Amino acid sequence: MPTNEISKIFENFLEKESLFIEKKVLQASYTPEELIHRDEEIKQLAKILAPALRTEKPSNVFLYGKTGTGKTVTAQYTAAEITKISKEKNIPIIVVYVNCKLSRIADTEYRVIAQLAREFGKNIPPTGLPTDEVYKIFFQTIDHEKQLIILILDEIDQLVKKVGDEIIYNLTRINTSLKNSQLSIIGISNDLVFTDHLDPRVKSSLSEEEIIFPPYNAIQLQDILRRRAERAFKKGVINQGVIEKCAAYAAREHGDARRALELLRVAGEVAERNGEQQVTITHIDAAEEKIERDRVIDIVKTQPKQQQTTLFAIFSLYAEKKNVMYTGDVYDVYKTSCKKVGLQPLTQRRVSDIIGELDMLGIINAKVISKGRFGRTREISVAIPQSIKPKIITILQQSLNVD
DNA sequence: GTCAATTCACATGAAAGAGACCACGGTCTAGTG
DNA sequence: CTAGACCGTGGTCTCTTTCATGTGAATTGACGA
Repeated sequence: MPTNEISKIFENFLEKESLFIEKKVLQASYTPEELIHRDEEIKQLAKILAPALRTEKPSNVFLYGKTGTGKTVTAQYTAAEITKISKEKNIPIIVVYVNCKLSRIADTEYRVIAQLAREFGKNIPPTGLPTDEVYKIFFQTIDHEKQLIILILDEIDQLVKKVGDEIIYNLTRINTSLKNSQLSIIGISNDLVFTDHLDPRVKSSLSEEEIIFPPYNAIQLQDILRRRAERAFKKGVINQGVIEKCAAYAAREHGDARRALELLRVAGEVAERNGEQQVTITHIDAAEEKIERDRVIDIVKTQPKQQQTTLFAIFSLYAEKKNVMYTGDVYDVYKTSCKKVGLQPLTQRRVSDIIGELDMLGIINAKVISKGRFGRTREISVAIPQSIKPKIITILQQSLNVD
């Protein structure tokens, strides 16, 4: 591409007026200074945490609710308020927030504890130390002076699913061995039945109090979107009905506010890229498709070779007009694909797990069914929209070097 | 026709191994005064 | 004499294999009406 053409693109971009004032308001990481439609939950949580201000240990709390129902924001918001007051009154309260899922920072017992210790300024190597050594360091650090620690464990269900409930058990029991400080836990989970799999002892000590976050309804979502859109977009950019449609889309998916905001942001970006002055309803449809496409492509690209090969096998079978297939079929094709790719085939046991993982990622649907006399297996079908399939297949072929 | 036993084709669990990474402490080596 | 290179040990982490056990309903076959 000639240079002047590129510079033309940039120039054009600069000439076009941005539709946004402050795009970050719509981003997932943004914490608004004022929360709406979560008053009740904030009040509850505040009541539970209030004893901390008298340096009494607050109960451990458990926050439940589906994704995008404001659990994290509520916890962070309330925690911020309490630290503000504690600072004013000089009460030693420390709030630590750990997300157990985000980018593998803290998804093992060792890493969580190490992460916690790091929050208190200790330098813990990423590996190499025995786990109990890290525990010890953490213990000593927090017990160093008299203080009250509120530990927010976000996506705690992910953590427990991966490494078991031992950490939680250890953390809830930590108070008995601490002399100076005390530790309270706020657990956040979007899995509603998560505690059922928990050790009863852990369960009772962790969820001394529970707050359930109901999904937002369409009206509430509209309020939230409007509030944010006012700050994010320039005046008059948002067309009539756009907010409503965004809210309706998200409400359909269990009232996920995060998704609603993302939809609105991407719709804005799409409009901007097309050089249009207004965000209209059609942009939302485009945004929805783009989000889905980006998500799937990103997942497929970042999968390891084995997973990709498995996926490739599934798509190959699908191309043979088999809309549903079973684990055995996939494994057979997978083995021949491995030969083509030059990969050591894994055992069926492992491939079975991989199929389960791909199902979790939402690329395929895999349902365990029993075919009676003919055994039990997974019924597998492809779960991505027709429009992206060719693209995915090319990505797989490129990545695996086959045709 | 009814009902329990059988049977299939995997699912699901648990344990353990391989190989990568890392910290720590001890030993060796080369450079310095 | 000392800083840095180099080892061995012991630890974690991820991915995988091996072995074992579980499972839901179509099928089978005995049984009785």
